[in-house]
Amino acid sequence: MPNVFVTMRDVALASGVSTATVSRVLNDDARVKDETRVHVKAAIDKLGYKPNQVARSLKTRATKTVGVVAPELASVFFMQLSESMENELAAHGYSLIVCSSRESLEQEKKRLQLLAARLVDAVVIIPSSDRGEHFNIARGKDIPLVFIDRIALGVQADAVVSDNEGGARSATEALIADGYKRIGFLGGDLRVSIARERYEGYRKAMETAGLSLEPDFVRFGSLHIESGYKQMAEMLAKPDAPEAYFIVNADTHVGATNYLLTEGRALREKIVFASFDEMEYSPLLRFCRYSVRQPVEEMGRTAARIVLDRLKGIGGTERHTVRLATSLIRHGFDGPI
Amino acid sequence: MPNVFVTMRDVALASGVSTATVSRVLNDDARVKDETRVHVKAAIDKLGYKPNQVARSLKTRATKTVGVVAPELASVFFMQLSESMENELAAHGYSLIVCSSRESLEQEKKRLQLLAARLVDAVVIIPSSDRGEHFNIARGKDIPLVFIDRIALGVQADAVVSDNEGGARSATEALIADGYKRIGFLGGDLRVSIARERYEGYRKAMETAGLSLEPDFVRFGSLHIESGYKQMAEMLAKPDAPEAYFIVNADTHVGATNYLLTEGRALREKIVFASFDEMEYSPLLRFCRYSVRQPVEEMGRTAARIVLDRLKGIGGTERHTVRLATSLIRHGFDGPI
DNA sequence: CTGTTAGCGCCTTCAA
DNA sequence: TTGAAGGCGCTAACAG
Repeated sequence: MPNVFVTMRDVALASGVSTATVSRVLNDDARVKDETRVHVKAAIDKLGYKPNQVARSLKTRATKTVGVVAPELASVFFMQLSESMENELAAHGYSLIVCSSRESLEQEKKRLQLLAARLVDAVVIIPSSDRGEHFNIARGKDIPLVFIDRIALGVQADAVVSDNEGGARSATEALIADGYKRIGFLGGDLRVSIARERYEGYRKAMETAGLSLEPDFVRFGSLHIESGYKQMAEMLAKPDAPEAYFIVNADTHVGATNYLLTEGRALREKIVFASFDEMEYSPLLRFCRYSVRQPVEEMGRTAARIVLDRLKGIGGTERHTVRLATSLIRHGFDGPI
Repeated sequence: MPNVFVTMRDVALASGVSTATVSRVLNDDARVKDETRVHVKAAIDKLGYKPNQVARSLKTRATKTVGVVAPELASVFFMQLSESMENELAAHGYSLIVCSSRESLEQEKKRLQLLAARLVDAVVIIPSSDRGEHFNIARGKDIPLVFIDRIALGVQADAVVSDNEGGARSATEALIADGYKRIGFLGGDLRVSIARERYEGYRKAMETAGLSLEPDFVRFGSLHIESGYKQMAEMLAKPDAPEAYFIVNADTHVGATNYLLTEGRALREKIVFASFDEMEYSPLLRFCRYSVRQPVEEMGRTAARIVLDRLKGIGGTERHTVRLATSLIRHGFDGPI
């Protein structure tokens, strides 16, 4: 087990060299005689010495940490992202500091300041809204900033997002191809980029097919479970509600399904959903005929790589937005289950 | 926006005092004249100074960070824990460094060393197995260690877990009360504490009711989706499989459900599940009659508080295991849906 | 009440 | 190829 109290000085003493040499060995400096290198390494092993990252950071101004901020940690999507980023970054010695902004601009600001004070080397963020001016974290030091999933305005940054519009469009088109002409929309706050883009995809699919949007059956909520429940309830309270619906995300989908299984029973027989977000449980949800899979793992990996590149100075001064393709999954075991 | 390049020295210069005084103001040291305090604070604001956490940590040996290690980040349960810990800890200025052990003892060890090198103030961990000797992180410095969800052996530590046995027992009893006499068991690796305890609960409920365990229908897998699928498949391949099953966790539940909806159709008509883990989507799963809810939010909060207490030196030398009660949820809208 | 001084552990010129 | 010395930004005695 490493002993945090063993210092470079101890290693130097034990191997009869100076701390400078130990430091060189640690950092693979070429100009160290092989023989001394061996000695020093032996001492390091013997003492169980581990370099103190904090001291090193103070000197090098690099902490080998990446700050990650999300509106909510407790979301499947976010955690898959974290997992894949951690995979990629840990391999290069980076750690992840995760923060929740609780969907609040104020908290988001606070967290960013905290991360700045901790001298994180980079920040990856799912912005809580499309406001982004406060992401200019620190004057004087500009660390790489990468948006993931959602994009905010008012700041230069790289971004990794799904083809939200395309995904929503193809899901809607699939419903149309199945013969549905009236398709409702359970949506999210249009100030959030994903909600806006998915709405666009739905709208364009309908328009292209010559179908009209019915204001009563196009709604915008908050991307949460309760919102899905509420939107579904409100739609079905109207006479002559559509049978097919496009749903903006997984939580809304769960909420809507829940409404149908509890309150909306009488109406549910012919209902069909096409929803964004393919979850492990999506195929098990009763009304789910299509779901749009985002390449979550790839998104995380890509963001991590952009971070690593930027930290190596690769990528130039321009910012890039990587938009990854989604795929449409068709479910259905044996008709209504 | 804070500027990381503004240092204490700049503030001292600007307000005509020494850095020591600035430091005192920052740390709310009582013995500073009100007048100077005001001056210094003004300078701090004016310059947008933010203390450099790294430098501070080097001096104080406290990083205000807590390391969190889990076998897998991408799990609903873990992310709920993280959210609730972050809530509690961030309020006290602590940040979370999250690491994935990828269910590997080797990786777990590596991560712990990394965290030790980063001088985290405490570690909260979901151990990947019941092996825990390697948790004696660093000789010389023993930082608080808290197990959460699962407990490992071979090391002194506080722990926060659910009443796994009680939860499993009451779920099984509910099935028994519903009239089922033959109840199958879809389980996990018994080397993992939760799997072991839940099996105990099931076993005791059966035993107490005078019902016998049927070896063919008591299985142990890996707590993952594929494992649930496989276990269900294997059971239903036997003649005369039971109608009721206790399931060890959410993923296994999803896997088992998935099997029934795809391959096991012919057999599924009368199947009923009682499963550990109440998820947002649990009520939507077709065979789920009971689920056991863990107080996840409270678990996270409790772990965070233990950490905070330990860091304040509260709690004495004894280690405590907090075991929180679960609750049984009954689902069912209108019979088989 | 405030300033001076001396490190925390490491890296990095500059000399040798 | 190696060592000595200084300093990253902050805190904590110890004086005054």
